[in-house]
Amino acid sequence: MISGKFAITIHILTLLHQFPEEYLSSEFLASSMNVHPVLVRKEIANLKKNNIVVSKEGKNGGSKLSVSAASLTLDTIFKMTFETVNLGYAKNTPNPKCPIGRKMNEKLSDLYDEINTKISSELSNITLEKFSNQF
Amino acid sequence: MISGKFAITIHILTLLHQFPEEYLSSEFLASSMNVHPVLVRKEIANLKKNNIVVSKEGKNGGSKLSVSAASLTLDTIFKMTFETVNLGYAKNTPNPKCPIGRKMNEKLSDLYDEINTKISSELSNITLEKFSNQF
DNA sequence: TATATTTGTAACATATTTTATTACAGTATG
DNA sequence: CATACTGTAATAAAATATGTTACAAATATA
Repeated sequence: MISGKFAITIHILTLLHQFPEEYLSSEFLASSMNVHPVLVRKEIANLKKNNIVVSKEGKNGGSKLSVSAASLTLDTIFKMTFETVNLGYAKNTPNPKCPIGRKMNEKLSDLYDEINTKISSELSNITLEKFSNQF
Repeated sequence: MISGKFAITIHILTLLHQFPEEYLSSEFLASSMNVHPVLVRKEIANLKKNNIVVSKEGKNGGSKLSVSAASLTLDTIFKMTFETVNLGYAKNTPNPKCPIGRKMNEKLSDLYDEINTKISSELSNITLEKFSNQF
């Protein structure tokens, strides 16, 4: 099971980019992706923490992009919504008495680090503008 | 939550490579990674289906590599243990009435396809032998 | 200023997925 | 023939993700 944070965040940003002049409500955004508005607000909280959107409370409130879509790359979103991508660990606690088990997580981590670097470099070539303009 | 299939399978293969002449039991393998032997047997079933290991039932039975560790790359394991790696979908059913929502999963899929290709090409440079010789 | 609407957030409930456990038939070894 | 394995299904438990409810605080606008 992979949390939909990345997808939800990309979806939010795409919508915000498509309606650049308006403050879009979490309910409107949620209805496009068919998830609960509270989930949307949680991801928006994360986007705000990273200074990517601004929100306005109260009536006619909502959220709006606060950076240019041409300068925001998907790599940033990737790093915001994943600790790291990994392909899993057998367990956090392999047997320390086994010389292989003892070092397995470390070696898997090294491997996953390489993969993350690749993904990041791939995503750093895709701006929100470019992604959004596919629609 | 990411299933540990990849990690468990790599762990199994590393142990099999370290003890190339022996049939290793699922209990021995499981004790190195501290998971349940039945989980190990399930991954071994997958490895057998892909003709990477052979097993012997009965007393003193267990599993053994049936391919050379130098010719097996981690890419093969990746493809065996993941449908695809993806960064998640907001939901399988975004709102079809929304022109953005309607096409989102398709565009995310395209993106994830690119990422998978990168990961595969990265992993195809790492043989089991190379990985295992780190220990 | 009162009302309606929206964010922000916490607390809890439900659903889904992963992992563990139990059970037992089948098979090879000695 | 007893023992020690695999193979596999069925079920239980644990972990995680998602949904829901609730409500305080903020703000537009009637």
